Amino acid sequence: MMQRRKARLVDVAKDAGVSPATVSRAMARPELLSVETLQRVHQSARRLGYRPDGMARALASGRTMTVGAIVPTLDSTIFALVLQAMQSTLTREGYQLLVASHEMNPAAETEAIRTLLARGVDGLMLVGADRAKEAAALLRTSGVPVVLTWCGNAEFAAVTVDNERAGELAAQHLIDLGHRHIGMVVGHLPFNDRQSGRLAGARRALRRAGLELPDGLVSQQGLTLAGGRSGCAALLDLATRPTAIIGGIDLFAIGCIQEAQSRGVIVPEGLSVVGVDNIDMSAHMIPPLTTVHIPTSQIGQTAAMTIIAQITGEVTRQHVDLPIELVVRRSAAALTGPLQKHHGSSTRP
Amino acid sequence: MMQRRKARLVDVAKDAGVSPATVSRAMARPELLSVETLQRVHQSARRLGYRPDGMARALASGRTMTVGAIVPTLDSTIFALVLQAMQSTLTREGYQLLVASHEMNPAAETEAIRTLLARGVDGLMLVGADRAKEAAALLRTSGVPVVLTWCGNAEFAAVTVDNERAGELAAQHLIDLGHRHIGMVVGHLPFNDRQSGRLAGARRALRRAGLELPDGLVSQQGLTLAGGRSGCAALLDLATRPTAIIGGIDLFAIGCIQEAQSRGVIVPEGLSVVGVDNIDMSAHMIPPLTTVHIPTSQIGQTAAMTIIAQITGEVTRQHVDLPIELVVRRSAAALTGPLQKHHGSSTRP
DNA sequence: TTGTAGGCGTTATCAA
DNA sequence: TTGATAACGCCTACAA
Repeated sequence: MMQRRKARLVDVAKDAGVSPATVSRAMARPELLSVETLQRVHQSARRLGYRPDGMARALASGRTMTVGAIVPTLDSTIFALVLQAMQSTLTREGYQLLVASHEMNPAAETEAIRTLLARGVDGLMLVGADRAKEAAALLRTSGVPVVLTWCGNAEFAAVTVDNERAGELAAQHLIDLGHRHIGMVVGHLPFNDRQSGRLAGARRALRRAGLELPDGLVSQQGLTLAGGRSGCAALLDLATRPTAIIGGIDLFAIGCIQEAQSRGVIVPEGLSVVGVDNIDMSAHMIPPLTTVHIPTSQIGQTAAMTIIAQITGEVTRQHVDLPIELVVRRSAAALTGPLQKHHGSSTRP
Repeated sequence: MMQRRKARLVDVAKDAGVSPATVSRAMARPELLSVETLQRVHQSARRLGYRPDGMARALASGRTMTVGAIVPTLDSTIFALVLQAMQSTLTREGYQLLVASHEMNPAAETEAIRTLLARGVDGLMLVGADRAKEAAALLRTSGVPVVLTWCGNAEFAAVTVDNERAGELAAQHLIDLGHRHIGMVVGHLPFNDRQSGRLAGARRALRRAGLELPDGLVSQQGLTLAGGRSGCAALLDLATRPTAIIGGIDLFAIGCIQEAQSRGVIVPEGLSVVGVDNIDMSAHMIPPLTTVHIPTSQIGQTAAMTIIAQITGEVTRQHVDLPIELVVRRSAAALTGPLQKHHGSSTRP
C-alpha cells in the first residue's frame, strides 16, 4: 500500500466523504460540526496519519503561531532565563519561540527584526527601548504586536523594571553603610539603556548624599565574568581606591568578589560589593552577594502573556512595571578602619 | 499616496514591467538575469518597499530557512552557549533558529518534535540519543535532517563528545592524586545519557584501579547550583565521607566547592573537587576548578554546520566526535593527612 | 534571458 | 451543519 507522500486535507476529506472545508473545521473549530461527522473525520485523519501543514496554514490564515524574541545574546544567564520563561508560557498557549541575538550590534538587531518580520512572526519581544531609527520604523509599519522588556517607551507595549531605581538602591545601601568612595563596573553604555539607567540611578543616590561617581570610578566592560574581574582590577589599582563597588549586573559583582579575593582583599571587610539582578549564583557565593533583585523570569512570563494578549486583541500597548527590591546578604558591610574615622566612628565605643 | 497594504511580487513585476518569475529570480538567483533587468527590478522593489513573504515562500518552495533546536532547558549555561553558537552560525547562512525545551520530560520532547516538524523546520537539533520510541519514529518518517548532540546513535547524524571518557578523566585524575574514596554528584539519570555516560566512565576508571563507586556515594540532583550543594552536603554527611567529589557538570562541582567552604572545609586540602564542562565560571572560582573541558560552543557550531550540510545535500549522517581534555587547576590536590597514612605517605619523609 | 501557468495545502467567505 | 471556491503570495518546470 504505497500511499501519497504526505496526507493532505483533501485526502482526509475524500476518505471521510466530506468537503475539505469540513475537515478544516474539524481541526480548528470542532464545535461547529455534528458529533457524527467529527468522528468520521478524526478517524480518517488518524488512519491516514494526517498532519496539518504549518506553512500552508500560515499562508492562508496569516498567522504562524510563532513569536520572535531578539536578545543581546543567548549566552547569558539573564536572557536564557527570560527566554525559558517565555518559552514555557508560549508553549502552553500553542505558540513557538523563534530566537535571534544581535551581540550588542544595532545593525544586527535591525536585520534580525527584518528577518523575523519576514518570517511572519505573530509577535515580537525586544530588549530595551534603545535601537536604530530604522528598526523602530520597521516595527511601526509592520503592525505586529511588540513588547519591549526591561526598558520601554510610549510607542510599544512593555514589561519594565526601574533600572534607575535599581542603581539607586544599590548605591544607597552602600552609602547607608558609610561608604563615601564608591566605584561601579557597568556594561558598555551605548545601545544599552538598562546599564545606562542603573548607572544614572547610582549617580542620583550619590549626588543626593553629596557625593559623586566620577567617570574615573566607572569601568565599562563586556558582560562577562572576566569583564567584572578586570573592571574590579582597574578600580582597585586606582591611587585612591574605592571602598565599595557596584556591579551593573550580578556577574560583574561576582567577578569583583573573585578578583578581590584573588588579591587577598577580603569581602566585605576590605571591599564591599553589591550587584543587580540576583542570579542563582549570587546566593551561593562566599560571601553571598547583596544585590537588587530583578524578577527576570517574571519579565519573560509577563512579556509572553502581554504579546499573546495583543495578538488576540485583548489589549494594546499595555505597560507593566515589575517591582524590584534590595536583597541584603553579606558582600557589603559597614565601613570600618582608618577611613571610617573621618566619619565619626570614633564617636562610638 | 495610499499604496496597497503590502507590496507583493506581482506589484514589483508590474512596476518593473517584467514577469513575476523574473522578480522571483531577481531575489533568489540574480545571476540568471541580465544586469539591466536586475537593476530595474531592484529599483522597483526598493521603491515599493517590497519584502518577500516568508510563509508564501515556504509553502511554494517547501523550505522555511528555519532550523529547530530542542534542548532540555534554556536556563543553563551549557545549552544557552550551544544555542548561541548555533544561532550565529545559522544566521551567517541565512537560517533562523526555532527553539523549544522539554524540561527533562520525554513526552514534552516528543510533542516539541511533532510541533517543530509541523512548523516545517528544515532541520532539527536534539540533545542526546535517548528518547521516546515514538519520537524516533516521527523523525525517521519526517525525513528532515536531524543532528544529535553530545551523545549520538547510528541512525542520525551526530556531533558527540565522549562522555564516558570525561567521567574517566575526572576520576583518574583523583585516583592519581591518591584518592581512594570518591563520590559523585550527577543529574537524574533516566532520560539523560550524558550524565549516565559520565558516571559510567568514572566507575570504569575506579574499577580499573581496584576501587568502586557504590550507589551510596552517588547523589542524583537537579541540574542546578543548589543541586550541587545538596549533593555535596549529602556526601559530606556520610559516616565515612569521600575525600573527593566529581561533579557530573561544572555547576555541581562549583556547588560542591561552595557547600564545602560554607562548612569550613577547605578545598582542595579538605576536599578535592573535579567537574565536567569547563564553563566560564570555573576558571574564576577560588580555588579555580579542575575540570574536563567539553567544547560546548564547538558542539553548537558543528551541529549547525552539519545540519546545513545535510539540508544542502552535501553529506548525510555525518558523525563528528569532538576532543575533550582534562584542565588541571587547583580544586583537586594530592591526598594528605590521616587517610593518606594508610597508603604509604609514611614512606616519604 | 524571460514569460506562462499550474501548483503548494490551508483558510475563509458565501451559499445552500 | 456543510459545501464550493476563491484567495494566500510565491516558486518552478516548461516553453519561448
